[in-house]
Parts: sequence; C-alpha cells; structure tokens
Amino acid sequence: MARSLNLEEIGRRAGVSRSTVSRVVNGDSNVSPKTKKRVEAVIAETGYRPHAAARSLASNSTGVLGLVIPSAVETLFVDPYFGRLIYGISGATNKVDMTLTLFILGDQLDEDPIISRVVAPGLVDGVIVTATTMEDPLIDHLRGANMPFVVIGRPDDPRAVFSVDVDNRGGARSAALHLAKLDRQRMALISAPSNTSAGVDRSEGFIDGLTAAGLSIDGRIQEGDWTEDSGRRAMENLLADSPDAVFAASDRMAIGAINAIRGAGLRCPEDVAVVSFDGLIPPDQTVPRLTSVAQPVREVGERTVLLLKSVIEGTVTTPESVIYPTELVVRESCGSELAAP
Amino acid sequence: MARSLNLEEIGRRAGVSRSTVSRVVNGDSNVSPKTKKRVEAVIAETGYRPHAAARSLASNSTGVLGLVIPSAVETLFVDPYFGRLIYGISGATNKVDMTLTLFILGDQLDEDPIISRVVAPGLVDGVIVTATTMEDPLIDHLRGANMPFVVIGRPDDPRAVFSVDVDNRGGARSAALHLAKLDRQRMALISAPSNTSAGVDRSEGFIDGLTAAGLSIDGRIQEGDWTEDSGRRAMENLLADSPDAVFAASDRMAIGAINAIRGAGLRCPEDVAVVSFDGLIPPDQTVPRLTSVAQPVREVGERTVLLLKSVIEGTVTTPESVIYPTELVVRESCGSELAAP
DNA sequence: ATATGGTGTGAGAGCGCTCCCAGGAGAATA
DNA sequence: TATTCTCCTGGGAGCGCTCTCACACCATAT
Repeated sequence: MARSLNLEEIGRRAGVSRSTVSRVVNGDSNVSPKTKKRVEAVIAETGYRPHAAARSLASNSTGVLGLVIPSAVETLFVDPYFGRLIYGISGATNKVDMTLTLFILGDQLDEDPIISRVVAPGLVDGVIVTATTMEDPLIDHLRGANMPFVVIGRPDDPRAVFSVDVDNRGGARSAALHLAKLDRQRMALISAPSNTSAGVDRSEGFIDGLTAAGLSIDGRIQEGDWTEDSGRRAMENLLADSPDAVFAASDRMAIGAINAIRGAGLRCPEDVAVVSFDGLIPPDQTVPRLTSVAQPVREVGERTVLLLKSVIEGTVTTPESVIYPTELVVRESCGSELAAP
Repeated sequence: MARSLNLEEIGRRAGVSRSTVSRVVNGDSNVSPKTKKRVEAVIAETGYRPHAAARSLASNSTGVLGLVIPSAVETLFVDPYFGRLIYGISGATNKVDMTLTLFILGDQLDEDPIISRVVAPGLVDGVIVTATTMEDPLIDHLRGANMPFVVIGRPDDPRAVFSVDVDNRGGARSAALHLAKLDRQRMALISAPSNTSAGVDRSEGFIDGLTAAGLSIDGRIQEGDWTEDSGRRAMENLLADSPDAVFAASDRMAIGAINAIRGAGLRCPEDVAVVSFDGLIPPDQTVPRLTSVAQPVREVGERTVLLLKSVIEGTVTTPESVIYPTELVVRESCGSELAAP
C-alpha cells in the first residue's frame, strides 16, 4: 500500500524532518543549500504537492478569493463588460498566486444558501462584490461575518466600505459637453438600470453636463437593462421626440440604438448622433464607429484584487475608494467630423 | 477575548459534545429531537458556520469543482457561448451544493503554474475542462495526479475520458442538407479553428452533408477564430467566389458574414443565404433573423456537473461520452421563405 | 578559556473537523 | 431481576500542515 505523500514522507525519503521540508516548500531561507537541493530532488521525483486544505487549516488562510456576481447577470453575461472584468480579475488573482472562486447568486437575494457559503470560514480569504444593486443585503452579511471585501462600483457609504470604481459621472458629463460643443440641441438619454450605482451616476453625470451647457433633457429619457435589445426599444420610443443626439449608458445599448435609428430611416450621426459608455467594442465592428466613454476594466479588476489582498493582510485598514478616470474616445458616431471644416 | 467559534464551543454552550454538534450540522439522524433543537438554537444564535478547510482536511473532500478555461478565451469571452456555459455550470454546481472555482490559463500552456494549482490535493474534488484544444497537456497532468475530470467537447480518445459534447457533426450536416433543399448550389464555409474538436466536427459535418446532397465545397472555405470580425473578413474573401450560401460555425461569425454581404451591396438571404451554429443570439437582434443550429448549452453544463459528481463519488467508473442532439432552427437568413410558395 | 551570536535542524502542539468505537440509558424480552 | 437490543452520546485518533521553541553546531569576539 502506497503511503500518502505528505511532508513527513518526503522528509523520511530525504532523511530530514517534516519541518525542514516545509521550509523548503515555502522558500524559507534558513535551509542549507545542500539539504535544500536534496529535498527538492525528492519532491520533483515524487511529484509531491502540499495539501491545500491542511495548509489552510494550519495557516488560517486559503489563498482563495471569491467573486460574487448577482443573478441578473444571465443577461449581463452577454455584455462584454463582465467577460473583461472576470478576465482581468482572474489574471490579477493568478499573478498574486491565489485562486478565484465564482459565486453566481440565485434569484432570491436575501436568504440565498450561496451567501452562507460565501461567508463560511476557511473557504475564501476575501470577496469581491460586483454589480451590486444599492443596499445589497450581501454587504451586511459580509460585514457581519467579518469577511474582508471590496466592492466594484460606488457603495452606499464610501467611508465604510473599500471600493474601486470608475468616474461614471465625469465620463457621462464629458459626453454631454462634447455633444453640446457639436451643436446638438435636443439630446436624449438611454439610461442603465437605476438600482445600480453606475446607472445612477451615468444619468446624473450626463444631465449635469447638459445643464452646464445650458441645455435640458426635457423628459427624453428611457431606461434600458444593458442589453442591445433594450437599447433598440428605448431608441424607438425616444425617436417620437425627434432628438438630434443620444447618450447610451453602455456600448451594447448604443448598438441597439443605432439599429433603431437606421430602422426608422434616419442617419447616424447626421440625423441622430450617438455616444456610448464602456469603450469595449472593437471600433471596426460597428458602422459608424462608436464614440464612447472608455473605462479601464482590466485595471479596475487588477486594482481590486490588489486592494483586497491588502485588506486581507491588514496592510490597509481604513476604507478607501479608488476611482479610475474615464476617457472620451471620439470616433464617427458622434458626428464630430460633420462639424469640423 | 472571544474564543473561536467551533464545534467544541457550540457543544459547550449547548451542553453536549463536539460529536453531537457535528451530527446536527451534518443532518445525522441519530440525535434526539430535543438535543437537536437545543443545538440548532445555539448555532442560530451564534451564527456558527463550519470551517470549510477543517472539514476538507478531515473528510478528504472539498465540495469544490474546478472549471478550467484556456487563455484564448479573452476573445472567446465576447462570444455568448462562454457566458451561458459558465452560467449553466455555476447553477448546477450550486444545485448540488458545491462551489465553483475558475482557472483561466495563461498563455504558455505547458508548465503553467496554474496547472499545478489545479491538480493540487485539497483544493478541488474534480475538474471540468472546456474548450480544450486537441492533445491538451492538461489532460495528462490531470490523469497523472489522479484528479477526476470531465471534458466538454470531443476528447482524443473517447474511451479513456469522460466527456459531454453536442452533435456538432450532425448539426452542421443538417445545415448543409437544409440549404441544398433550398436549391443553393455554391455553398461556402466559414469554419471554426481547426485545433478544436468543435471546429473540426462542424467542418466535417457540413462537407459531409454537401457530399450527401451531391454538391461540393470547391475550396470555398475560410477559417475564422469565433469572432464577428473574423467572420466578416472570411466572408469578404469568400465573396470573390460568388457563393449563394454560407455556413458559419458560430453565431457571431455569421453576424460578421452578414455585415460583409451587406457591405458588398448584396442581399441576405436573396443573394447569399446564411446558416450559423449555436443558436444563442436572440432572434430579433439580427436582420434578417438567423437560421441557426441550436445547441443546448445549459443542459451541457448541468449534465457535466452531474457526471463529474458521479465520477468523484465513484458511482461511475468506465468513461462515457454524453452527446446532446442539436436542432436546426429555421428563420429568415437561410432564405427558406423565398423558396416556399 | 569563556562568552556571544548566527545558522540549520527537529519536536511538539494545535488548527477544527470527521470517523470510529465504546458505553450509558432506556425499552423490550425472557 | 437479568439479558438483549436499540438509540443516543462522548471521547480519542488523526487528517497534513504551520508555527514556535529549543538546541546543537560552528564561527567569531572577548
């Protein structure tokens, strides 16, 4: 019978103690080069790998980060944003030599059995919460269980919660100012869901920009749900008010809007200019190419992981809100070339 | 100083032993109703949750499933397929009361440090491998580490590996037969990468169908990489051969192809009919609505989880290949209405 | 010669749980 | 009352690791 391959066994084969093998495995410097080499040889030859659970139990840390995504994401998964975000977070997690666990929440948010798994001790060291709707009960559970966490988005109380977000307000505002500069007078808004912080901030920022330019929205607002389809329907409704420009709170909704504009026999950008938010669609994939407020999704993901790691390690203790700037990337859909000489 | 909340402590407060509390937590029947109630009260009141790592160590099972996704997925994440698949797998994992961990592989496939984490003992009980390219070294590592795994797709040797796949061949074949029945004579193919089993099977199935209909492809093949953009470029090349129909191995590539057809001033389906594979795009999101070979992504995800669970538990020991049927969903892009009276 | 200090190593305890076995309490049977 | 059986409960061992402490060893300083 093969005895199980553990520290003790490796030590036996290398003629040293369990402790010494542990030191070699964990890169402790207090091991003589000769011993180290011998132990490493045995490890390589046996294919030994430390037992993750045992390590977690003894060290009281798992090396695992949790990513919590609300259920509404079934539709959201179609949006390139989530794929990018997961990709960024996963890459950063690997870079710091940790593992990523996915918690996709069910429908009934409150007493979801998944939540109890998220906060169970010994499973994850910390949690990243994304796309949280305002006043998410999950936050309370996390805090109650004393589980380190970082929110992606703007939390209800930024002074009580660690968070990473992009400047949704400023980005949307710049979109309004840009369109105003191009002499658009009757702007419309396709907003994102108003129970998300990004949705609220982008709407407020846009209207803020309008106001600063001496314009007003006059009720030309339709709420979408991030999907292309909702963007198309929203635009169809808005066309009744004959707007000359529209700001869509996401790329995909903008694509839907462009389709609606075309479907109504109008031209984009000549008749209706379009500016979107996200900047995640490859430029040549749309006609006309989208003018969009670009947000650094990958950077947000990486920074979140790093921040969470600091919180777990206790390096950072007072909640901080990291906010990444956004950048208006001008292409054809806003009609800036029409205005230029 | 708050003493740590563990089985012993709960037992102390409820006036029973560690063992009894453990029985209550795990739903063991051999506990008197009175004791059970008392223990449950203490648990509820203290908010006790079992320590996952300790449990794993003692029971030698983690309750965690790993999902391994190759790196190429940065582009693939844009494809709705992966979102759906992850969503299905995650839902099924939750349903069997387990947790899902994500391993997104880096670029250098072979000695990726992530692989060593995947196969490390005490982290996951089993692994789901997706989008594997042929002869993936990961498979060998998994087998070498004696880690239970199930492949989504068609493995090199179906008799040696557990797998779940859809009938790519049959689906593609039915697309060819359908177009032939509509009197299309010069069909073209936009294939998926030939280092994936789905890519190979869909191409072979399509050509097989052509042959059965007495037609041939005559070199009208272009390979795409699943993206819309690659579909557009592929179609632009194919148009030089003036095909009257095209089969794209994925929805997104089909959308790119339609754009290319339009861009060349041709009509779809009148001049060039289009049939795609996947059936994941909401019908009204394209003009014309896509005729597509639909695959049951969610079912594949769920079945994979269930199968993996059986393998882990040892219920199933001889490798089996589950293959789901596909279904041709006819809409407008294939031009079937033109042929009908 | 003794004191001092760094370096490499081993042993013990303990993380919180599960699993197994021993055994008491009470009911059923003799 | 003695015996057997079932039901419930407690305690010990052990999962594989980390962490702290002790200590042997050798080099250098006093």
